Amino acid sequence: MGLGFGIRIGYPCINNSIPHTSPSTFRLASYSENKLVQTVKGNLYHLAQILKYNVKNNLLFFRISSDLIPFASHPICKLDWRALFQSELEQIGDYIKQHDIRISMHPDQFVILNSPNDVILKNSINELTYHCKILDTMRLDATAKVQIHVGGAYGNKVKAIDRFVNTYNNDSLIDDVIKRRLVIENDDRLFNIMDCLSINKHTGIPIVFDCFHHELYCNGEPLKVALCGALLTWNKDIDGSPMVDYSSSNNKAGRKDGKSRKGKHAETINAILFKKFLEETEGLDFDIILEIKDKEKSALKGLKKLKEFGN
DNA sequence: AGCAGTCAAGCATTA
DNA sequence: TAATGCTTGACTGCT
Repeated sequence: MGLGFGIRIGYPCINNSIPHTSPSTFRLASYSENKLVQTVKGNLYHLAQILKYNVKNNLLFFRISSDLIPFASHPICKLDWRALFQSELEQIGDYIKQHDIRISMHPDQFVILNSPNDVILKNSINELTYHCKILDTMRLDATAKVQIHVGGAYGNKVKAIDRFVNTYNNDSLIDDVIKRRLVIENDDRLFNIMDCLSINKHTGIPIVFDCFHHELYCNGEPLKVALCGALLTWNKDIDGSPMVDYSSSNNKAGRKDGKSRKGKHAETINAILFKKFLEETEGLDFDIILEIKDKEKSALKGLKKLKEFGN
């Protein structure tokens, strides 16, 4: 149970070391089925390339971009992409399983399960269904997660939390396809780790602990206390090892506007802070996504630190 | 080729 | 009232 054995390190969505592998998309105005098919083909090919790079470099956690299939949940998309790309998705899934790669996806800010607006809720559920179907078609087990934030506060956090819980617990709204993968993450200004834990109590939903958000917004709980709270919400046999997002602040000095860039992610990993984080959390098991702008470069540095620390 | 405006979607904050 | 930031980047049309 020494540190460094269980921990997998990864990064989100983009690899800048391999040319042209950013997931590509296009404008709704220029939508055509042919364009979609060509784009998805390219995206799947590049995803496979990135995963190979990751395995070669021992980066065994990856967040797959929501742009893998552009407009998949938009009404304009009539393409049966599951059928069309089943074999490519299965092959990628096989590779993921073969190398024990941890996978997550992170739909963007438009997915809001506690919205009082039925249309927004419906669109959100469609978007979640799309994400889960990708992972299902890859035949990944329930350790592949789809992570979202709690949503909006709408001026009343207690009611907003209640609405999340009620929606989540309503089986006619959220089915098991989504439930087996959905996890929530503490955000940087509305719903902190205590709020997430309270939602967990009423839903059982696992919590991704975001260290950086916790630093920006919490009730003063020490890092380790908050982190342990989140870790306990994961059922290891089903959900796998808990997921943690790590970043630090972008404190580039001497910006013209003189503003603090507090909410921004760092350009590159601060090795000293990351080492401190590893020291503080020694003995705990989880997988880490490094949400840092230079992506795989920082992930490699982080991995190096982790290995030094384990020795 | 390079530039600037713009991009499906929501919410909260700031100017 | 409008712009900005969020995982922010990259598509697009214009020069």
